[in-house]
Amino acid sequence: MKDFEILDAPSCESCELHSSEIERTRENMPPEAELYELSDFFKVLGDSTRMKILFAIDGGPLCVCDIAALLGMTKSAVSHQLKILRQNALVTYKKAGKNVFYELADEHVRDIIEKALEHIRE
Amino acid sequence: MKDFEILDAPSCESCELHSSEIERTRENMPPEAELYELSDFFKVLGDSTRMKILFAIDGGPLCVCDIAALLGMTKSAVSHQLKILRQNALVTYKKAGKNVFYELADEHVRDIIEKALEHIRE
DNA sequence: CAAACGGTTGAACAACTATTCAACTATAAG
DNA sequence: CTTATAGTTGAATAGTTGTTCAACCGTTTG
Repeated sequence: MKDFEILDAPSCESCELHSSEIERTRENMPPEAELYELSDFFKVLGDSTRMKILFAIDGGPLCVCDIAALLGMTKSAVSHQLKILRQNALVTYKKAGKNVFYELADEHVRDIIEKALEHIRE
Repeated sequence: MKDFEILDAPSCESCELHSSEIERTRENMPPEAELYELSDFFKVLGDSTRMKILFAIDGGPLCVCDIAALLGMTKSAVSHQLKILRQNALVTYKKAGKNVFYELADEHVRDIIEKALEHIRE
């Protein structure tokens, strides 16, 4: 993806920001790549099925079949979403015979969800 | 939206969860409506344009025109995203003559983004 | 008043995404 | 070995979403 670029009309005349100040403000922002990582991370949390899965396994590891039963969804649908959670390192899994048990990967994620819960409850 | 319902095949036999235990696990989860609020909140943060806007106005209020120039986007595209941020109470705005200045609405949001930044930087 | 500028809005289009379905792998049991 | 169960995967479909474009509103300036 291309970097930010100055438009032909850099800014409105009545506002305080002009080309040089825009440049300065831009430099105070996180690097482009990090902004994408950040929004991608939130995108994973921004789906109700995945959010339900995270809360379901919050009390302890569960196999795919039980998660599916808990959410009232097919194993396939759950497995697809578990894959996304896996790829983004939000869950880990252990195989046990025919079953695969998933659990939360990170205490960090619990914190973020908790803070967001406080926010929407305020 | 319908509540969770038990599937015909409630759970796998080899796993520890059965109908009654699934019920108990479900009761420990936040109410359905709150789960949707939560994922909707993260969905708003899960777009790179909106994330850029939030960081752009993190240093102080900016008008639409300057945000557009800063991000290298049209005013229209920025305005559409600002509307979503407004509707979800992540930004507030003040009119000043021809201009509309947007700023962060909530210290809470800054915290959540900060925590997520720590997470992805780990 | 008329023109210009800042901003918003709705429709249209393209890109993306979640669920379904069917096929498949692997482990366990008869 | 055969069958049944747990889980994964890829393709297809339907729903969602972000940007563009054009038209529009409100304020300011000539």
